[in-house]
Amino acid sequence: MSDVARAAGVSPALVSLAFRDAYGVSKSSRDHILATAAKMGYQPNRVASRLASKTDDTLGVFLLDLHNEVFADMFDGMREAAQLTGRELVLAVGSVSGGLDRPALDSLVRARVDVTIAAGLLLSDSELAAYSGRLPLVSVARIVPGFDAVASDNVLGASLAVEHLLSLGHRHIVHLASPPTDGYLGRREGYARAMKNAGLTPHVITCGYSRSAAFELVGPLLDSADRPTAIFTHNDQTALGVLDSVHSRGLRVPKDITVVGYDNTSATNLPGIDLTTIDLHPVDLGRRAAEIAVLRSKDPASEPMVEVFTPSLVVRASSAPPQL
Amino acid sequence: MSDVARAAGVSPALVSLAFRDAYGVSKSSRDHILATAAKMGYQPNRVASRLASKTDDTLGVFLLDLHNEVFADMFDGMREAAQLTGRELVLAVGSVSGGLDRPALDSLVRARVDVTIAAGLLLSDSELAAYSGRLPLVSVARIVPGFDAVASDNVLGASLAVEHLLSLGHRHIVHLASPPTDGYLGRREGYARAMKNAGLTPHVITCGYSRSAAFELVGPLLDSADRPTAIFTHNDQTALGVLDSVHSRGLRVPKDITVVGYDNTSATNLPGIDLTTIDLHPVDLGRRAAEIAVLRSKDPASEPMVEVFTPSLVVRASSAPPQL
DNA sequence: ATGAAAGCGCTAACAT
DNA sequence: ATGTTAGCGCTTTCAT
Repeated sequence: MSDVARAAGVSPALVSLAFRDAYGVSKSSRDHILATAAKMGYQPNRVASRLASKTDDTLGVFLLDLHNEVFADMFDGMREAAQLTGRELVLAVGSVSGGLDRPALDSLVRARVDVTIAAGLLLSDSELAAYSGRLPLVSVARIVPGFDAVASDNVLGASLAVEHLLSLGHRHIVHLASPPTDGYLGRREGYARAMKNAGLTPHVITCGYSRSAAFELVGPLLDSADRPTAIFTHNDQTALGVLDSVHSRGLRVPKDITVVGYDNTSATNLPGIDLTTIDLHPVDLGRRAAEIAVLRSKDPASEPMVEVFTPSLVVRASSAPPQL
Repeated sequence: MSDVARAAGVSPALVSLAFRDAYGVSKSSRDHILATAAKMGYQPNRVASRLASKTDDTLGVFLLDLHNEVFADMFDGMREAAQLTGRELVLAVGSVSGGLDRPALDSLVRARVDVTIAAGLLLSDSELAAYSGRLPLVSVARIVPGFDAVASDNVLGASLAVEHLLSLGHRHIVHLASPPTDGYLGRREGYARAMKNAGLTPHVITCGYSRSAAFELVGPLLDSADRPTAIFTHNDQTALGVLDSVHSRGLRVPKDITVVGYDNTSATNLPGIDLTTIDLHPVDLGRRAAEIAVLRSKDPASEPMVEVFTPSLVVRASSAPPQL
């Protein structure tokens, strides 16, 4: 920066001001400074600038899993909103196998982002509480006590799915639920509630997040004497794993069994897949989370904001009345 | 840090040394320092540490597109290698619509990463040359003159695909090629070469990177009188778009037309999709790129290293002999 | 509108 | 093995 200042014949401080087009720099000198800087190929050192300035324009982002497109959708929304307010995004990536939340979050703490938007946190509420104060969090698609959140009504989403199946005439509906992590119990609960309302007994099987986990887990269920007529899974990945398992047995969807997923990722509308699923509007969630993150960075002390979005049912060919 | 030093009754410098477990800190005092730091919930400020230290342990990563799983695979490899050497990764994400390469790369320059691993760069060779000196680059899946690269033999990969189709008896094979960007001409060339070797006339159509782009573009081709018997696309996304288009016309794969993709992303082995494709071993590419990035950071001046991996053909049900 | 000087929280010699 | 002292490249009062 001082090189630029020297070349432009001004003080370093003025170069700094010019680059942030702060109030109080004459247009002529600003143009001159920017021109010489461009000529020299100068890019300001963000590391130094972030150290020197109290106010920080960097938002942290945690994404659980790059292999699940729903996180890419959320990221698109975050980026859109961040761009509008000129914020930079610093990314940290976790893993569905777990164990990476803490390292990822810690790396964001060390990077001194002033607030981070987290999608797909796997830590428990109490483990997360330890970050309170040190790392303002805006949780996406999960409510975490004490933090901001932009969530989706999972109880409703699951009810939508189950009611769709009931209306089709299904009675024996199994739910492949996510691991019972804090904040991810809504789909499980919505399923159970809708089943009970219909006078049916819930049948929940806990399953990991990956396609392969569902593939293996669901095999015995498909081979059993009283195979369910429908399976409702906690995400699309596991629904695809169910499809794998169904087809590997020579069975067909929806003729032999109905499958319903959750997330409306792009693989669900592939020809021949046509998976009925729930759309939680991930781009909107991400966008709103970034907006809230910006508000939070300006006002660290106010009460946590929690917004809940309404998911929608997307009916496709993978769901049909049970064969009698 | 000085708070921790005071609490532990030592100097700030010793705390610094303890945290980097540098040579020359007694075990007892290091344990004591780490313990008090943990008690206080202290995380070192990476921003300050990176400013103060000349040597940098941060690697930049550019990924073109979070919606294409091949980049997630590459990232897995990078992370694995980075972890082994204790490097932190700073991510910047581009977009298949283009125009985001430069902002993303510039953000990495401002973040002062000492070398960045870039997968899916869309800028031209000459535009990239402008970063020479300012941003050491390790290009993944593309060779960029003057920079390190871990590439895949695209000419071979495309030849593999075409020869597979020829051996099946196809003569009328259309190639949906990527935009003719520097560094991404290999698949196009491998296709053309294999066709000419077989005495056939290449038929190349340039197509964007997305599924929807292929869906729209390929419609007229499918409706035309001399519909090809096989379509070979430059990536899986566009192959899926072709499937969309084929099915929307009531045609079937491979009965009415054979489709072959490129990348072996996970959607290709979905039941009913079963796309024949080329695997470029993205995890290995990413891992090796990160290893080279580490070498480069230790030795900025040596000649660029270029390594080329060999792709493999994955045959599935989407390719079959043409119906006569 | 512009410049001078102090300092952000660390690391890196150099002492001891 | 541990402490002292300068910076790293910016931003930010405070002057002018």
